[in-house]
Amino acid sequence: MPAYKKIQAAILQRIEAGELKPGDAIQSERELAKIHQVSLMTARHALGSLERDGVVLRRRGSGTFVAPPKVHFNKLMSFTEQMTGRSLRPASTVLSFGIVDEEPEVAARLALTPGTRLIRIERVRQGADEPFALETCYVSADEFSKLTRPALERGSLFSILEREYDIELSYADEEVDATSADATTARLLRIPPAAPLLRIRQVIYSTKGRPIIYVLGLYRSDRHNLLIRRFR
Amino acid sequence: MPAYKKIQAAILQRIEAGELKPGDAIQSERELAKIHQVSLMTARHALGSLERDGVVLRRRGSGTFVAPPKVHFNKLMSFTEQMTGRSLRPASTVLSFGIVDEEPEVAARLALTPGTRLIRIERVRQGADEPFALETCYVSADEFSKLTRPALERGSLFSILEREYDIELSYADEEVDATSADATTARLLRIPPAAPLLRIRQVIYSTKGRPIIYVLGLYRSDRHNLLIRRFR
DNA sequence: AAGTGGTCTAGACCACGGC
DNA sequence: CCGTGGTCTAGACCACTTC
Repeated sequence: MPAYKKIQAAILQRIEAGELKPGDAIQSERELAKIHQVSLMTARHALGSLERDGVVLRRRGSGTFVAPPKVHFNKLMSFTEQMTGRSLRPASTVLSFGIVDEEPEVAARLALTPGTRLIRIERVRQGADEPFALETCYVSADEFSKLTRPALERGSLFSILEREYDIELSYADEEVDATSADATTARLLRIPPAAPLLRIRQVIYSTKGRPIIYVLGLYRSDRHNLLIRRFR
Repeated sequence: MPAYKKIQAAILQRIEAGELKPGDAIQSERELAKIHQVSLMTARHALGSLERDGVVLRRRGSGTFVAPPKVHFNKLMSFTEQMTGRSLRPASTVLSFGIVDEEPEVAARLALTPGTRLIRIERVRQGADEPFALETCYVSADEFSKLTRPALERGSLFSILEREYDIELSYADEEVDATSADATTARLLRIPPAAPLLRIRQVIYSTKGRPIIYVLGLYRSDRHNLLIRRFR
């Protein structure tokens, strides 16, 4: 492990342990260099990328300080993670699980040739026993042949892909708009027909930048809202 | 201007001039150091922050390359900028312009004391002569006393704040959900009553991290969708 | 004045990619 | 193999903040 990463790890550990709280001063660059027996440039590099990750704030002439607690904006999280983060017990019901080969638009979004066989999964997502969303997701059937309905009912899709296929998911591009519930959706989500829904079409990419999952989600707008941070 | 910024500027200029296209190789770190008469570390610093800004991709053993064209994900843009980016002629109609002092929730979002006087502006936003959205925005009345209705009808709020008050807007936190149009909104946006709308509540911050503007926007979902990128 | 972060030098060795 | 980016050294001066 490079020296600068060791320095970062040491600082992160002190923050996680609660030894350093937001606003507290970190050791100066020169102190860090001395303590870790590295040159000033290396200590600076360590702080530089901690700063870019939002862990730390540097003020010239004054020092380096622990940044305010991270707000989880623009974070890609599985449904399970979202729910547990809000301390709601997550649950899912698989409505359907099957293979389709006539979804050229979805295939295109996954950068696959039009006729490719896809696994199509329809789920109702629940939190605290209330339905939150209706999600339809697609992955390549040939690539993820080990993905079965029982496996999905046990664990989350994210974790299956990460564990069984060694695919690290990295980011998602989302298209968000509003729509209103049709009769079936309304019944499944236990809302009045034509109630407003947040519609999110999501392409989830691996660390290599390859599209892996396509998700169409319909979210009850009385139970869900997006938090986004945009930059100028 | 620091040497590393000069190097960045030189590279950015070559990209903007079309001399370097996405995927093209940039000069190597050693070449840049020689050309600009700086040490290797300085050339590396220049490329390092260009990479973090997504301008450039570095591949060890291979070289540094112009990144694919920036997708405008998670970009804070004024309505005018959004429309011109889609080559639609932007227009706005100011429906109301006045001072309110009984909006404690809005004041709170702007980190002002509850009774603070606020300028409240209601506008219909149009693109290509079609109504797109209904926006209500709030700014501190005491701080932005030069903000008048005629000024707003001439230029955008963003540009007034940036030019007249030297405030650089930096980022926005948004809360997005779906709702349906009430009778007035439907009439103003020329959509059927109860049609689905995208509701965006936005707090826009200055570079100093101070909240400046609060905006409540109702967007026709048939004309507008959000593009978001989320990271794991 | 002392200490901090910001920039910079002129070298070095390593790990990786493509030929 | 050679060239690339990735890490690192042991110093230096500057601009800024704090006291």
